[in-house]
Amino acid sequence: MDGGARPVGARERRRGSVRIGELAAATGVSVRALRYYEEQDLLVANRSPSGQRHYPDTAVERVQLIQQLYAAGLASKTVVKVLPCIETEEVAPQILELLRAERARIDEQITGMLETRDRLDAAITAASEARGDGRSCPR
Amino acid sequence: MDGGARPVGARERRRGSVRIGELAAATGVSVRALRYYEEQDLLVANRSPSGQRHYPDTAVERVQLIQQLYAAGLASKTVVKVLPCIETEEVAPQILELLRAERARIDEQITGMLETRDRLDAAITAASEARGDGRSCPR
DNA sequence: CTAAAACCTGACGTTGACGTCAGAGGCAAG
DNA sequence: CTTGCCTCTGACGTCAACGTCAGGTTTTAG
Repeated sequence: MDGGARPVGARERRRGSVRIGELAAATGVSVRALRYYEEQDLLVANRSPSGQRHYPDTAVERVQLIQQLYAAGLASKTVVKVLPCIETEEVAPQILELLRAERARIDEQITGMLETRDRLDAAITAASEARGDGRSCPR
Repeated sequence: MDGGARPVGARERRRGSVRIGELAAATGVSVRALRYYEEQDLLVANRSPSGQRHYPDTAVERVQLIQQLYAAGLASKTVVKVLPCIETEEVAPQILELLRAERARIDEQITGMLETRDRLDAAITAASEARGDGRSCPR
């Protein structure tokens, strides 16, 4: 891991001066991941004269959005394209098609996962009943 | 690719004698994937004296189930454990916990994807309206 | 019988999203 | 000024689920 407790000093947080470690702690993603996002042009940082990254406060939301899109199965190349659209709500026409395609893909995936969940439920229920293991009174 | 058209001859299919190429064609997965499943102990095959794999007809369903579980984000090590339970509906107690854990994970993932879908919808709707591009009359 | 198609076993290559390590600065506290 | 944590840039490692290629055997169509 990279961040545990954060003895950040006292009167930090000058608005727009979040360093990479703090951002990592705030979002729950690793420092490495944040640098990776920058490589992928998903996240930009202001650089101090010495080269250190400083993020605006909005970066927290942005990182969380990136995670959400990743979790939905979008590739980083896709995320790069759709990110600005989602944040600004201004969508270029070519991107619109991409959005629709991804939406459709997500929808299919949800459908599949609902089916899978039901199959797992069936097995779980069968097992519970076979064991007289009613799930509402485990005690 | 491995299978395109399948000039399989005429009086094949002696019940329980499906070869790997046919199974691939029937399930839509690649021959390589089927061999991989065997490596992972997800799929067993009878071997002819010369070493060729012959699958029972039930293999089709099994492969589809494997795919479904993969699509839901289960790892192959997990699939190995839960597969027999789902097929036979007989669940060992340790596996039961695993099933519940995976079910919960899937549930969370579905929730997340629903949120993501809504965000995409918002962007899509905003874009469509901005362009006067009602989705019901594209012409 | 012969040629084509399908199958076999290794074994190395691929892709994405990071993990991890090395070596070299930077920055607030005592 | 020194100590100790944080940060920097490479750059190689990882893991899963296959893809792909090589070299050889088997089955099938004609």
